[in-house]
Amino acid sequence: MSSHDIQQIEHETLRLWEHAFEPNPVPGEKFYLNVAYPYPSGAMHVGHGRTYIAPDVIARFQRMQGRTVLYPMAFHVTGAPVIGISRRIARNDPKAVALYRDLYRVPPDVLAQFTDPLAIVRYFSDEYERVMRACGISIDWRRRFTTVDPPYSRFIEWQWKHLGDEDHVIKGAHPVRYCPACDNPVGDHDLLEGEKAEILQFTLVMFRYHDALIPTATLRPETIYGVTNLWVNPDTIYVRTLVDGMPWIVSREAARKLALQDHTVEITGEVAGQELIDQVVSHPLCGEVPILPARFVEPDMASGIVMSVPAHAPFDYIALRDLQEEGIYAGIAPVPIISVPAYGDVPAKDAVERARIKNQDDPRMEALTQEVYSAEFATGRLYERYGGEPVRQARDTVAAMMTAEYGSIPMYEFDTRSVVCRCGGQVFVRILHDQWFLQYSDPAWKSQVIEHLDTMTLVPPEVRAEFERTVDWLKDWACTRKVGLGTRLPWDPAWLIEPLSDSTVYMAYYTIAHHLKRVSPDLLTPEVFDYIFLGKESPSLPDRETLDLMRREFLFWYPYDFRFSAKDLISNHLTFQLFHHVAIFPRSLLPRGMVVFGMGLLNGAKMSSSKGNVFLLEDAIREFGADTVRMFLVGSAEPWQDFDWRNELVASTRRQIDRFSSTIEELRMATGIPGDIDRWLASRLQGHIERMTGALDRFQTRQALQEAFFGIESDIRWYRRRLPAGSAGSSYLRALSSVWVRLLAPIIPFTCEHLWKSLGEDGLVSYAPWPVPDPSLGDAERELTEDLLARTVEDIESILKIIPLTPSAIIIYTAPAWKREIFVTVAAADNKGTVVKEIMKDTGMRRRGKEVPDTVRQCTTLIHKLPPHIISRLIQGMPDEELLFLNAAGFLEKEFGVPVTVRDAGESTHPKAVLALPFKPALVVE
RNA sequence: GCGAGGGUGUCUGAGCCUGGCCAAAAGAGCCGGACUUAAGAUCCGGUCACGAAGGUGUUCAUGGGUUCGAAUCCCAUCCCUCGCACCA
Repeated sequence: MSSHDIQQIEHETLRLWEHAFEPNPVPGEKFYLNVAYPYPSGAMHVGHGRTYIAPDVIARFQRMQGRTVLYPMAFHVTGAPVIGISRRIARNDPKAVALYRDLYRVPPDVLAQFTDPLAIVRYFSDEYERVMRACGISIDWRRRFTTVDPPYSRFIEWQWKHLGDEDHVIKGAHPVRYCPACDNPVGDHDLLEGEKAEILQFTLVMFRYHDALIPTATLRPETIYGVTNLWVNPDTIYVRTLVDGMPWIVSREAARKLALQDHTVEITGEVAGQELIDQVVSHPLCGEVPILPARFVEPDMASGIVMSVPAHAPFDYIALRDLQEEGIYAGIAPVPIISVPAYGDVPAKDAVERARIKNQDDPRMEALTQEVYSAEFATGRLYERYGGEPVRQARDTVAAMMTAEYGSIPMYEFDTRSVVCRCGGQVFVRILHDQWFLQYSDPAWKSQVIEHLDTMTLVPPEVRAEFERTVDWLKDWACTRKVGLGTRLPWDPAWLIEPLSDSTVYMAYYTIAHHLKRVSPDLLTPEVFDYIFLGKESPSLPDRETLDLMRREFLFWYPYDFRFSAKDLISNHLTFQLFHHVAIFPRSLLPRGMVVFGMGLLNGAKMSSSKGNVFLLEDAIREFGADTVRMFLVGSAEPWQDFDWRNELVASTRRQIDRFSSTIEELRMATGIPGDIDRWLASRLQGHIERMTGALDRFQTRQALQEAFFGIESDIRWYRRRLPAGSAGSSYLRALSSVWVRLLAPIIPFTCEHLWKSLGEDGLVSYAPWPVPDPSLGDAERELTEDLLARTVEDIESILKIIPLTPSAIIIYTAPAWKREIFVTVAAADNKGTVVKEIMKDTGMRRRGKEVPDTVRQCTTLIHKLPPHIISRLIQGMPDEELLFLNAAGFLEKEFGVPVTVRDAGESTHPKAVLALPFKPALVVE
């Protein structure tokens, strides 16, 4: 078929479908599936395509089975990304302009409007709808909305009122990555450098120095007992400050950081690191210790001053040793306080000496430090005189004690140096206040989710472990923001609800979205939604009739049956939505299942718009046709596997569809009288129907395609081979065509809609009844004998292939009756060891002597090689092989072009004839 | 580093749970043949090695182990993908 024909068919079909998939509640079964809605900030590529096409295949399959199917779509617009994009467009940022103008091909006049963030989402939402329609995705577009539409905001307010009323939202402080230049928290996407930086909580240990305090930052407060000295960098100028009114000495960088972490900081003077050297400081838990110089101390790390525990910190140990090798500070010795099984008394010394470290500049020091810390954390224990606790507990105990009694406070710092914002400025840790959190840490809430998760269908089943881990691992989630698009928090309108938190129960909103478009948003009070979703009465509800309509429609669709999403959302969105559902909806309305998708690759590399490695879905449709795109995307891998888009592979998919079309066109012309081989074809078809249906029930789109496309195709190939010369097949092929077109309709609906019409059928194939296997057409006996014939043909072919002579005749020797008896006995025997003895009890058998055990052995080998379903069938009764081959002699002669004779091996003296076994005749080629 | 999932022939990818149907489905690619003025499409055959009889040998990330028998079970190692939080 030419590209033009395909476009013509697609165009016509789309007109038929315009309003074909707009379901309303009707009696009977429903099926509600939905997909995580897209954030429309760019054009769709083929990776997005599969996310919506695979569910569409399921939607169409369910619809043909007679269910009322809802597949809705909306657009997620809340958050900050489009705001950033619009700014970059406004600034004429070359990268942004290139992406939108060249890759996404946004027309210049439209691009000019992109300085308005809403213009971006409007443009791409429309594009999404257009392209999704062009893919044949059977969405009910009446329900489309965006998450900044006023009715949706009313809905979110209702949702959050519940979350708030039920104490799932708490207020607190929260350390975040923060860019002072932008005056904003920064996420991973906003960073030039240090994406993986984690925020660590250090404990500041307050040492007294005359009338001032010197805070040292540590991750291991329990080592305070082993402190022998402090380290300062002699080349650094430290500052004297008033922190919350108290005089502190810290690095200049630290002063700046503390100011972002809830402290008032006033710099009052400077003090050179050199000046501090050899001064003495004190702490109640370790007494008086001196300050020593060390080059490894970084002023930009935490407070810029470090406490030294040479017995347990390799850095401290080696820095001290370096000094002592210069002959100074000889009086200071490591003070061990922790016992670690795999190390000596002084673990740091042990480790340094084992690794033969020369000095503190050795590059292996980082790794060594990690090693000692891990060992102590895992297996270390404080000495009895320091409490005797395991390190992992002592750490918290000591920190709490120092906080309560010795003025310690936390200080936050990154675990990696150099965290840089996209604006180029350095990023710091800042404590945000009055931040609202969803309390996912709540054990009661978690256990409700786990309990419900147990009842859900998860596809593929392997993801269950990951969901369970995620629920277990989730901590409180900062759910409000200052910037971006979104709905304001009802009880604290200074905050916006964060984008992952306003998209958790919108699947319920879809069920009434089209009705809400006719209602004034002002009427949508929490009471109204309480009535619609929870059936809760309250006085003075407006327009009761409309509310009842919506209540009925919601109850018709909910709970949803399946939610589809890529696997990267397991650890946030997919799990969040379970938390929110269990918090708000009664048990009977909780989600039933989820299907998790793999990722998309393009020519083996990850698809990424920013790297330009994308193939736009619309281009793919134009170049190959929508059905080809669909069939490739759902047929090259199962939905949960990653798939790789390669144009040359897609091109061959296109040929397969063409082949299917022309085969159907040929088949429907056949008018012959159905014969024996038609019974075989019909029987096989029932199996394909059953297996394809099963595959789609399990969301195995690839498996389904293999079964229905290639499975049926190869049957037809064999069928045609078996037809007498000149025959084009029987009128049964017409019935087969009807089944075949319907089976493939969910996957390649455009082609099938067209073929359905050319078969003369009425109505849309999209609503045609799904084929059901007809047991009366099943003929296992016929399939078995055909299988034997095909195996025999293969055997003959492989013989012909290796012998260099031109055959003049083929003789088939079928196994004699007594061998069939043995075969059945062996196949049915539970104990293969005693089977020979059993058989030899028969006097007739005994007379055959050595032939019998030989045959038993051959049969055993053969039985192992045959599929179990064949064996169990053969036990019930061996086919009449002689009759089979006699009937097929004409076919075999046509195939091989030589006379074929069939004989009973028992009546022949040919040396090969003794090889004959049941289901494996001896063959002689002359 | 931690958590989850994976590594199969030229490629995509079945099989692995429940060990003998496995030289390992199916598709793609490639090679050869038929058809055609030719190309494409289509059809037929081949595609680990060896073989003048339907077989034999070696293979399923690597190295061990269990078993009469391992792609499948156990242990170790290496490699890949996703997630690790305020971001859609």
